[in-house]
Amino acid sequence: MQLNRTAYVVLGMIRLGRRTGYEIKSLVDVSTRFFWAASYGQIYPELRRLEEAGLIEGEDDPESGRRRRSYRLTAAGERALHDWLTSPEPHVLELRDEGVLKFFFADALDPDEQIALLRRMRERYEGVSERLEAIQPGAQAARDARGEEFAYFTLEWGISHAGFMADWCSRMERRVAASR
Amino acid sequence: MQLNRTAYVVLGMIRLGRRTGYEIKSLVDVSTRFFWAASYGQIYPELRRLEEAGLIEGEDDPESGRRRRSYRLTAAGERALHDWLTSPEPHVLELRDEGVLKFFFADALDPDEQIALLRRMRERYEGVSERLEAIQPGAQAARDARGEEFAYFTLEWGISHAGFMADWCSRMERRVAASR
DNA sequence: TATAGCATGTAATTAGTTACATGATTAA
DNA sequence: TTAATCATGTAACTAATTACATGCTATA
Repeated sequence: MQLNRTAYVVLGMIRLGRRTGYEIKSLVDVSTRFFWAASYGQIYPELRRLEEAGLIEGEDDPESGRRRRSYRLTAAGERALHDWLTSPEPHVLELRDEGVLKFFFADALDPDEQIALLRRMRERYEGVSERLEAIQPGAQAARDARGEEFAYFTLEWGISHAGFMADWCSRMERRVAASR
Repeated sequence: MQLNRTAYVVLGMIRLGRRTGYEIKSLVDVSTRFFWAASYGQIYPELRRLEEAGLIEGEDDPESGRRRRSYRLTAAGERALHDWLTSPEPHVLELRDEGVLKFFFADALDPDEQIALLRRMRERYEGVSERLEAIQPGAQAARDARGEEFAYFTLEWGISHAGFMADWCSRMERRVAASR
């Protein structure tokens, strides 16, 4: 059975505990979104496909009257997730960074414009860093309460990665300014 | 006129000199590919659209008998490229890194599997680094000959970025191994 | 009572890849 | 002569986003 990557995001999120589509989307938006985004338009159809394939099992839990369907992993789903995590297949690795793309073509700009571009790139990454730092307390709590260590390590990675990019922009701003 | 990002890749490549679709694809594959990929299936239709929009102008140059059509920027094309490069619109910034995604869910793995995952991630980035270093001599020549300074800076960025990722994997491998 | 949030979903669109077809030229 | 490279292109498909529709519940 061929699964796309987003299917594994869904399986992974459900593995952490019974989840609704809405909850999966909320979790994605404060975690994997920074290295693997997913929208409602993918998640809900994916939940149906995964249930048909027997990898997850849904249950309607009214909870109060509001319509709500939450899912848990089946043994087959657990296996599929583990197989993917340990699979030796080369990892998908795609970066689409419009800032770097513009920078690549920045010979067409004059020095002031080049510096302005770098400043915008830097501010972009500083913004990412801030949003990640805002998430940190919650992630720390999840780590301590439910032992989600690697999710926390990944957040650390995100912060240092955004920091690396912002620093690189700073250094380049100074370099361009110096040679102006 | 709404242009997609790949249109700007095409415009930017043509700005560096008269180019065929084939040449654009070859250039993309050794440069922007690492932060903005593009396939034939995008490039050829895009060339036609850009010509219809009057941003580029194609000319058949038989050169020998082989069918061949090369393009140059029009004044409008030059302007469109410059407007995009200086536009204050927020940059598209998307990362899809299956290694980091797996790492995020790696609480489901045992320590040996976690370390194996990190090793695969590291080797992936080391491979990127090697490919970029192989490109360096050519990029250096282009910088010296045609003053493509920012293209060269971008290559430097790529190498240090891949280095950052590989180093992060190394550190994490040691950290996981230590706590095993 | 109104607004924010919970919750599910889809239709239309855009973006992008893959795989193929075609044929010429150049170098081994 | 054969394989690699130059060169153009498209059809089919997969992936993903955007924008919308629907309706409930809790809180200010």
